[in-house]
Amino acid sequence: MKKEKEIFNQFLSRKNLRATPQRDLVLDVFLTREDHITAEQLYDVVKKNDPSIGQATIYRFLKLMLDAGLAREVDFGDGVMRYEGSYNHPHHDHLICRGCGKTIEVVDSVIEELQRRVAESFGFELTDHEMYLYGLCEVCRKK
Amino acid sequence: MKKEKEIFNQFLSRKNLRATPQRDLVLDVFLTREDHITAEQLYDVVKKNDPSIGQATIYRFLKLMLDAGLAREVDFGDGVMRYEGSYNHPHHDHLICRGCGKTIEVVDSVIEELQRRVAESFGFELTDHEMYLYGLCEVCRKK
DNA sequence: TTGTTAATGATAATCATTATCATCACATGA
DNA sequence: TCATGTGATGATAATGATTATCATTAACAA
Ligand SMILES: [Mn+2]
Ligand SMILES: [Mn+2]
Ligand SMILES: [Zn+2]
Ligand SMILES: [Zn+2]
Repeated sequence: MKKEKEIFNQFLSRKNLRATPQRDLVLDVFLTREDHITAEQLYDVVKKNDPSIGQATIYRFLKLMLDAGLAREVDFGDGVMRYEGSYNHPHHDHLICRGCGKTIEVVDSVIEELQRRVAESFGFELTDHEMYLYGLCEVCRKK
Repeated sequence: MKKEKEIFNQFLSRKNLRATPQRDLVLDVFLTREDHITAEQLYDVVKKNDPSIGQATIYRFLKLMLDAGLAREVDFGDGVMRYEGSYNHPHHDHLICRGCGKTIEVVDSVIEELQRRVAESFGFELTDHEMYLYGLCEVCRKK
């Protein structure tokens, strides 16, 4: 919590950008959320604390967070981008239930290594990847 | 080529839909394309043969192809959906160059098996997955 | 305090995709 | 043949997320 704010403010000053109460507030709200949040959802929560905030500010904030390396985008394929904090939250992939939408964060070091090898076998140097596993959770399977 | 048309027309009659010259034409064009094509690109090519065709027909056609199991969607994350034929073209994943956009179709049976296991370890039954490997190809690396 | 310049919020614009709707075409049956 | 029901088409409007624009406000360094 404290560390992210520090990093964000360092990022701002390094880029000659300014600390503003709006950015402070949005960051606070973002940090309380642990899940994968959309800009709209973030906007709705922030508005409760400051009804005068514009949603453009939310979108701009999220871009900054990506740039600062404090957030990453998650695309579940439903046409809306989601965001998750990346500080103290290393790379992982997602397992999503087609029934109820529940998501689980997963990581498999063997898969990660094989991905690198597959890429190399085609002369590629792997920079990143996206992997989404879709299925039915235990609950949804009982129907 | 011949088989896909047969399957598509069977699909149409089974669903009480009609065979039309537009659908014939669009299917012909789609089948000549081997890559991952966008609706817009497909529309542009089809227009050369029939300038009177509407792009809504293209979108509607692609939906039918998905429904018929003759095509699948590919999402490279650039905001545009792409389509590839799925007849005689089994599941695979994609390796994409961040430099030039070149795509390579890859499949690794060990990864596929591990994906299933990861899902199972969380009580999920895996139905499908998406995996996109991003990197730099040999050519783009030399810069 | 002031001057420079970034930030904000309202709003318009984008862009891919969908929905709407009047018209057309095709199959079927009187 | 003709009427008719219904799916298909193409033009166009609508949608929805995201981005751009712009006049105004506010940080912050000198
Ligand atoms: Mn996550
Ligand atoms: Mn492919
Ligand atoms: Zn579920
Ligand atoms: Zn390349």
